[in-house]
Amino acid sequence: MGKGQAAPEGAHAHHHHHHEPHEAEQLIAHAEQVCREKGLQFTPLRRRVFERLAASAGPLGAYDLVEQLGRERRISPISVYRALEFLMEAGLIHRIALRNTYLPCAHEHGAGETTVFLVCSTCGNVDELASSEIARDLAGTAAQVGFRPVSRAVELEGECQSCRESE
Amino acid sequence: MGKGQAAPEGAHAHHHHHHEPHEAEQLIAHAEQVCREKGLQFTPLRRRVFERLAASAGPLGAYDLVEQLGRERRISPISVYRALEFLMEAGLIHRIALRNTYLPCAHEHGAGETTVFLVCSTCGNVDELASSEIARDLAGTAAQVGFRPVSRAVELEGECQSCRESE
DNA sequence: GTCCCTGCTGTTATATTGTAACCGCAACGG
DNA sequence: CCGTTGCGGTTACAATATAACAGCAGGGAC
Repeated sequence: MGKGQAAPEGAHAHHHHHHEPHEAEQLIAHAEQVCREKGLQFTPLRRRVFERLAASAGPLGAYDLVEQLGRERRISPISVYRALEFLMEAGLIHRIALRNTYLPCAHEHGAGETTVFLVCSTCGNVDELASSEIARDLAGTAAQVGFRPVSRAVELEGECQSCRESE
Repeated sequence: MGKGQAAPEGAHAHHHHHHEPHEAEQLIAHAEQVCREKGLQFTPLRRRVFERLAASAGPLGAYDLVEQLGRERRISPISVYRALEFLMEAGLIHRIALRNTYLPCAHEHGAGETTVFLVCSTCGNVDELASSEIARDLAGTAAQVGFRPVSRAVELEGECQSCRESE
């Protein structure tokens, strides 16, 4: 199918387009460091998956990665999914549940913050913001009924500013 | 696969288990009324899909519905998906993005409220709460970057009270 | 060294979830 | 009668995700 950015290059105003080579390198360096610190193995496969995500202008589906990595040598879906699972557990990438896509994590995630994803229906870009108010309110909401949250998916679908401006 | 409630019957404490016949009837009556008011067609197929969701103790996957409705006469997935789409647009059911499942809407949805879904990893039940604080915070978060939200998915995964109490 | 265990990845096959395209039919208004 | 519209049936298929098993490299116990 190809979910990788239908977005036209050119009209970018935001910090969260991880496609310039420099940003990608930073992300990768950061991932390396995180793995070193946590004693996790940033293997070649995992690195290649992460690199592709870091280099992409937007979130990618698992099969986008299968295709992109398969240019050189065939890689099976399951391998990609295993790498994605590892990267998610390491806190290096996120999954967008609304789209079944993945993207590199753009923030350090403070304990008291909830990440909010803004998914543009037009250009496909995803913006990632952190909010402690929402974290607090969600915790309160869960507490009302004795629910103990383990993970969160807070995703808004709509139209981003640049798409709105160019109607 | 069968996502319909692995939960043991018996240990229920909450208002959001739509399985007692009475609650199911209420939901259906409400759905009928909504459709009448909005001039939408609550056809037999749509009704049967909705009835199954209303009668279920927890959210159901599309193929659960295919199977359940197919007992009498074979129904194709696409038909079920069409009915689900209709019901979602009518605001009668919700989709849980984390699980690819569907459940009847348990609230009237005020304009200034965001619905929060609490998905129990253990029993599979989903609790649905509304929060105006979260609605406000999400609107503020989106406004920060000029994003215009159209739809929202706010889902917490974790352990519900009754599962936690029975470890 | 040899043995075993663990973690990572490959291979094959399959399950699960979701759509496309096309058709017939009933209802409704002209 | 006739066209249009909305609904749902049928067939086929696309897209997403996982199961089960095998090999292999590295490290520690002995």
